[in-house]
Amino acid sequence: MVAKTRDLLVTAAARLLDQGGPAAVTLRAVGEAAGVSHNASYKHFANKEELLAAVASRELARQAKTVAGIEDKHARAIDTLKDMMRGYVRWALARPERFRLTYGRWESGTEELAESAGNANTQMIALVKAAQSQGDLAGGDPERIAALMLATAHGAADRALSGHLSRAGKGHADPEGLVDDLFAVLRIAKG
Amino acid sequence: MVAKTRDLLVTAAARLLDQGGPAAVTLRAVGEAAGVSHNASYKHFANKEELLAAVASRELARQAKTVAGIEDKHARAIDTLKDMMRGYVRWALARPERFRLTYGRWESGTEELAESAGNANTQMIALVKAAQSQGDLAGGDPERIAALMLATAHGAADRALSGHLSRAGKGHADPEGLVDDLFAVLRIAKG
DNA sequence: ACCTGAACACCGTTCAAGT
DNA sequence: ACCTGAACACCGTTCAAGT
Repeated sequence: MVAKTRDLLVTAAARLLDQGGPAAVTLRAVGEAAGVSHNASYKHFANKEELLAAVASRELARQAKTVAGIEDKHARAIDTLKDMMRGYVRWALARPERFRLTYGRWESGTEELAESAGNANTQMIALVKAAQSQGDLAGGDPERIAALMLATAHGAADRALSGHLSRAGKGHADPEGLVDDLFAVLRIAKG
Repeated sequence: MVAKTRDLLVTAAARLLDQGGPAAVTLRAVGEAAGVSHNASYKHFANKEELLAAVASRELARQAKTVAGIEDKHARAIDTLKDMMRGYVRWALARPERFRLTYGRWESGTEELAESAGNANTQMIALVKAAQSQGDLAGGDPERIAALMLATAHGAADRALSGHLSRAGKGHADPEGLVDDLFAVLRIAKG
């Protein structure tokens, strides 16, 4: 009896989201997929948005766990950073609906999301500082450099997902390649 | 009698979107705001999404007109590019709902959007080439450099709009500043 | 060619009731 | 404490009918 109803609801919502986009995530469909009635969600969440916030929170928690494994793989902080940003892009392209949900519109239930995002940001800044002291990155405000990396990775992924933008050459400006380009420039810029 | 029903509907939809987000844009509300019945939209658009596509198309057309004015202001292409990217960010922050609509989910009615985006992309690439030949930008695939600029501007704006990301220092990593940072690095990287 | 009122199936949410 | 069936207001879409 490990799977409680609350978890079943979150899992069902995530699955429906992946398969059919936000339009497919109705409380009735979620209830049916979880084997409960169409309004059982209200015993666990204040409303639909809070159920979706739980889906996003779980996703960010998994992301954090994945990232934790990356840090041990590399000797130099710059390589960890690059790997993290590539992972960010790969995640967005592999799970577009969860990516868009996570960074979408939130009216409430955001505390947990904000905390996860804050932790990730703190970690990024520490890595930038380390890369700077290891001589792989130019000086300058570590928070701004971290934000620049995240902005590029996020924007590259989001623009790639908006198919109507990049009809041109495909492999020509793929999102992971753009992350590589940014890092190449940042390395050169160090001296 | 210049204002036809079709234009009234698009205008009403844009206004409702700005004021109350996507949830406020119901065909009934649009009809009422335009002074027609709740289903008059179906005489001008196949469905709700095509009405929204018309809103997005109009927005991109206005963007293109704004950009056209920028090009004459600067002697050097690099300054035009920077101004364009700053304008992109400012537009996203000033009209977040239209920005998110434009780069959101589209199932159909995308041809016009794709064309506008394609034109903008072509123009960007030409400017990158010009900046390179003027000695303000390093060599390398102009399409990739243009895509890097757009990705950074887009990501900086989108992450700023997701309020739950940047609880930390505010002016510390503002989106326009990140665009400046990218251009600073790209200038340095040329040598 | 453009518009309307009525109707349909569907959705989020509430509520009284059950265990 | 958790769940259900019925009901409410609302939504996108369709349709027959009007000019």
